Amino acid sequence: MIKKIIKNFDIAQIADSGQCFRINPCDGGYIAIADGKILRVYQDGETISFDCSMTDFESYWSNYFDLNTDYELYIKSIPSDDDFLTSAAKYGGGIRILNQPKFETLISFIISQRKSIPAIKSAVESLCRNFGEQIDDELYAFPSAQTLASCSEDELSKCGLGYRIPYVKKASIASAEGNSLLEGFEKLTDEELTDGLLKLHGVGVKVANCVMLFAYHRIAAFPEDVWIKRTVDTYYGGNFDTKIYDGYAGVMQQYMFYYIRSLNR
DNA sequence: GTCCAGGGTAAGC
DNA sequence: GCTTACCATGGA
Repeated sequence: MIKKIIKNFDIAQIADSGQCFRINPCDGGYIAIADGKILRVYQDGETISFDCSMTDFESYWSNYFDLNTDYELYIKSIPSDDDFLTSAAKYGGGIRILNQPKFETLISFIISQRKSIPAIKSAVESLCRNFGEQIDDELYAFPSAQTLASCSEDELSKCGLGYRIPYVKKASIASAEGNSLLEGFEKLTDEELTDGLLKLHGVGVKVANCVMLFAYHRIAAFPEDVWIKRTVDTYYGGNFDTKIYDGYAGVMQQYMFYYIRSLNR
């Protein structure tokens, strides 16, 4: 067990932040699955316990949770006259922008369109159970691009994907071929990366921005879903100026998303 | 049963 | 370029 004192980190908020779909409560803590690795996380105030080897922590999970970034700097940059974001950052100040597996994130957000977060989780979990490698009792890795690319649409239909089945299949084939996305795209500019994602069938501006933000860590990306649009309409007169947060508006987007959903419960 | 969900595509202007 | 109908399904 690795113990760290970490400010601006709340595993419960992260698990419920809508950017990831495979971090869930588990006997007093949380269990995260990513890239075939399993991590149990326990939190007591600012003391976080990571149940994994030091090698996995340093080579994977530390980056996954973006632990080398000081989120207080982001929060401090919020203008004091912005009441909404000030409250939002206070409420969800433990959120971090994760570095998630690229293929998994791409497929998950292709699935996300017109689905609620619980429904997305169900579909993603179904994909893992049906086609992912079993890595522990009742725990499955997210399937590889090659595996999903080889699935028939009939096989995929078991997973509650609905009309998104061909989207998932085509994106998997494109990813498996390696001539597009994934690995290698990290040296591209934000605009080049967005263009590449938008070429995929079933990927529009919103999904592309989510993948940019939550997998490629392009934190300037500002995904606008129904909740963000609602927030901007209600609290910013229909126009939110992302230039105030030049280069990291995506962080603010997460505070906004997490907070506005809490207000509607 | 009804409503809505971290939207996108294709067709029509 | 910009609207609009339609998309399949699960969870609340």
